[in-house]
Amino acid sequence: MADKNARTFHAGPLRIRVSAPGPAPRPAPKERLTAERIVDVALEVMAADGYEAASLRRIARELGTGPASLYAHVANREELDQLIVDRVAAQMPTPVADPERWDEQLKQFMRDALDVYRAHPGSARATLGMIPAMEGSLRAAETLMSLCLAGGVPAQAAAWFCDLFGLYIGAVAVEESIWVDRARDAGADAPDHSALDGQLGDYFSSLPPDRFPLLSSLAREMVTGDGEDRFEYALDILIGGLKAYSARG
Amino acid sequence: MADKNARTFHAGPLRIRVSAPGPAPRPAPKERLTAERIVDVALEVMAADGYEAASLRRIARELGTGPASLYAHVANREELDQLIVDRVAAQMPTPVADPERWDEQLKQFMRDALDVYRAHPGSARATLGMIPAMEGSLRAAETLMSLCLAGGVPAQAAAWFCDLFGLYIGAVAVEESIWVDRARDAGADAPDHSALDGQLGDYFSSLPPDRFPLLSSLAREMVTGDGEDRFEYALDILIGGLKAYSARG
DNA sequence: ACCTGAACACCGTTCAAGT
DNA sequence: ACCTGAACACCGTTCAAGT
Repeated sequence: MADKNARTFHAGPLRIRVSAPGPAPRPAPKERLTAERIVDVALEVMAADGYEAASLRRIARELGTGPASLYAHVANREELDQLIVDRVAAQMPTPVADPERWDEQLKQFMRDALDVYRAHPGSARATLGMIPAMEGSLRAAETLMSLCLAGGVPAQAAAWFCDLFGLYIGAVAVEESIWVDRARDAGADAPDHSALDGQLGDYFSSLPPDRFPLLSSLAREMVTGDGEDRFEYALDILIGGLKAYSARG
Repeated sequence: MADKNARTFHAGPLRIRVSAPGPAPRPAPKERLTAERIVDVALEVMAADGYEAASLRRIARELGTGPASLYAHVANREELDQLIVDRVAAQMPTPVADPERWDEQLKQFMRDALDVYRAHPGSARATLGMIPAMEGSLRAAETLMSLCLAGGVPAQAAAWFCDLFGLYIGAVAVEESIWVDRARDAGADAPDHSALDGQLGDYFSSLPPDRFPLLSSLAREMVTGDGEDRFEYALDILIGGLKAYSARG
């Protein structure tokens, strides 16, 4: 929608700039300000420089205004966070439930949901403590419910599963985005998991066996597996647990 | 350890203060500064005024110094967060694993872990994105491993369960502390769940049935259950899933 | 109705200077 | 070695004033 602006972010220090020397060489606001444009820019800044960089002041600067101007369209930081999460959640798929393979559909939905967060690094950080009350989050919950019910999961168990799903996916996405931000701060493109796992493995191995008999002897098991392996494991646990719970009433 | 100080926090504006009118009427630092005292005060401020209030500047003020003084004992905000989490994690119990009732022990450990976070509101906020590398967190991981292995859970599944446990408990504790902070900001002692659930139930009921057939018809199921009910449900899902996973190799 | 500059009350971190 | 004041480069939010 306002993606024309995207190219100008992070263009590095401008070499040539024909304008009088003055305090703020920022572009004049061409288009009218809207909540949509504010969310666009928030997502762009988050993707470029991480969650913490996407402050109201920074967003205003990118839009060529002062921070006070945003308050005509967004009540406060919290409301902006809600709009961001809603925009992202709206991109999650809405499969039609098939009772023959609801469990695989449910797993796939969770993979897709995580990938949507990954495509907007940092957005998940606004997720925790938020009531899913806007369009996008409601659609995701409706989808989740339809898949669970297609599998014969009791309504109450399905409803609570939405909660558990949100908490778990949110936590994974938040954690990943913290790692991504840290890597960027360190000048890397992405976190170097294998290097880190090696170090961590050595550390666990070196723990005193009398006080940490299991961690020191099972150091390898503690550190093996990247994000994907651990996520697939968690999916098995969650869906297996859901089936067992449903089966025994 | 430095709990003598606790009483002076939040004592409200002091009525009587015998000192020359000056810029900063703060108490002189009697004791030497240590990392322990800094963590003490951080936990006290978080408990009194919420996570966001526990800034390095605020902690320094409570200790009667300037913010720069803290840097002799704590490298930065991130290291302080690690110390806080470690202090809290160290309070988690260390039951001796009993193969006859490992599953109930595991559940109880998770309940206890959540209660420890609850006793230090806000501390969980520092948990996400943190590698559990200090004493307290390692002890918790060791305990978790011992309970899983006592139940015949394969080592790899047990190791990954530690990860899943940390993510889930952390997310629940973070979410709860956000609600507590919000309630305090609104002047209440604790969040009023029943009032909120009523409103939210009405909201779900009022959703357009053509686009949200399940959420609108199952509004009651969506909102029933307090934190405890939902947590017990999640425990059943996680432990049931772990058993199913272990059983089928 | 929408936008603005300036101000208020905050942050984390650094650094030269003191003891 | 430990502590300090002052400064730097930031925050979110408010408010009177402009159009």
